[in-house]
Amino acid sequence: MDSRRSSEPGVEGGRAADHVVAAIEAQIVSGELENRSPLPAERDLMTRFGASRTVIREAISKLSSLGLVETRPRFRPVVRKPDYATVLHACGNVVQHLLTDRTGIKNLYDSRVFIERALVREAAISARKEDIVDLKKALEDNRNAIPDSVAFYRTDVAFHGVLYRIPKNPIFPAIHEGYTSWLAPQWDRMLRSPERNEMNYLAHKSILEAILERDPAAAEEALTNHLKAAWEFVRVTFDWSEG
Amino acid sequence: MDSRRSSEPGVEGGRAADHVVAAIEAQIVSGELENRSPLPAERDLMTRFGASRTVIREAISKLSSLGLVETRPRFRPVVRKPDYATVLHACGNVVQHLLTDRTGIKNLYDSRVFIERALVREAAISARKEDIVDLKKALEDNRNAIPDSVAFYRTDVAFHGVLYRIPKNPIFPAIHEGYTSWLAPQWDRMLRSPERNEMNYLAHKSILEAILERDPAAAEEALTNHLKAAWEFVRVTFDWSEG
DNA sequence: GACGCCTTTTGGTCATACCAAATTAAGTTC
DNA sequence: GAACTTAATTTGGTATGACCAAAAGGCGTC
Repeated sequence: MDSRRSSEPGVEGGRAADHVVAAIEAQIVSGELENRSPLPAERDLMTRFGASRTVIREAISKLSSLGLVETRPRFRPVVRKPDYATVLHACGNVVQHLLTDRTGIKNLYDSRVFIERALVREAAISARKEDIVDLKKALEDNRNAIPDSVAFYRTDVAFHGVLYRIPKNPIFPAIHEGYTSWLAPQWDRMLRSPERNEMNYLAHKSILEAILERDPAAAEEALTNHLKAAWEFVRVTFDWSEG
Repeated sequence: MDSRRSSEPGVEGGRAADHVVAAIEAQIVSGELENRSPLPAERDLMTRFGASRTVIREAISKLSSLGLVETRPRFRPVVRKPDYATVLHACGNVVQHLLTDRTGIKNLYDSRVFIERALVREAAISARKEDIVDLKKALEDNRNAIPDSVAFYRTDVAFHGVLYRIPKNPIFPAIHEGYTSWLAPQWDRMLRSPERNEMNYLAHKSILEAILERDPAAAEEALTNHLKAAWEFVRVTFDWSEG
């Protein structure tokens, strides 16, 4: 194998690092490089692939942005088999640039409302016994945390999280993770109070009740009102004109 | 400015490239570096930031993975103000690793069904005159393309695309873009025929009819049947047992 | 103004070197 | 022998300088 760009015309555009990336990628998916284990040393990899350190480092950088390895400043990169959380995490860095203005935030929030409306419909139609148990449990935690705003926020997120788990599709919890982490910076600046907590608790309660009654339309409406009110609160807090 | 890692303890973890990334990032969002214009030459940036080429290149690599610049093998990086498409594109690289088995594909497809069910409901409830016009136009294109499978595929995607545009939220078209590009590899291996095209056309037609009648439930059902049938076709083609 | 040719610039890669932090080995203490 | 300290070594982060081939720019020709 020649380490330089291949002389074959047409094929191979001119990125030696890609070869290394592909090779390591393959070793990761094949399990040859175990999950959570450290990558070989850079100087090791150079001899293995017959490439310069420049190329090896670039490859590692790419693997990192692909979410296949986790790199900390002065530590060995750690193999990370990608999951849905990885995807959302990768998105997060880019998403941040779209949330600089209220429009971006509103769009993201609206999409969340859209998804959750569908989720509660789904819940009302096809929630299983275990799902109902989880929802009741989450609502109970919610109620108990009303006096403690920090704890309440956690249980609030958890309650919505249950909704995302009902379809038994790992993509949805990941989306929920995305929403909460991306919108967290905004939420952190909000005022919180036991009064508001109770209001949100009651909203959750009415959502659950509609689900228990197997009434999709009522559940959707309750959810919509809940999130509309939450947005209104955000809007007023930040003194945004409209939207 | 010292180009080496700062001696201040605590702050600054040890990444010179990050400083450069942040600076260029700021110049991009501020518009100082215009969209679609090329980045300064690497040797230029070295003098500007007092950093070595190693660092500059690493910074550019990071900017690329952040979607703020587009890099082609031997060309100057081009400034790219991030939009929703950028986000999905960034996700794409990671997503691919999750589609290696049928489970991953099924999860993604199911999430698409979930979203589109909600979209057609939305369409049935609140589609505007222009949306209706677009849908009719898309369906018409669809019909005309029945004999030509390649063209039909394009119009098929376009028809669904109209649904994603109805909420007037730029996030949804981006999601659609994601679905089509990520699932394209699977779709490309499917057999196509005027018969199947016509079947899909009729499915689209019944969806639109339900929307025209402002019947969310019927629209959702038509969409569900359409996508269920499509999946069934995929399943049989690849000879997958169940799911 | 369009096309072909030549020079310069510039991105991709390699080699080497240095430092400081991380890891490991060795030695010491309890 | 386990736990802790310390010295030796490995290893990631960065800098420099060099080379090549492909792009970009300049230039004269038609």
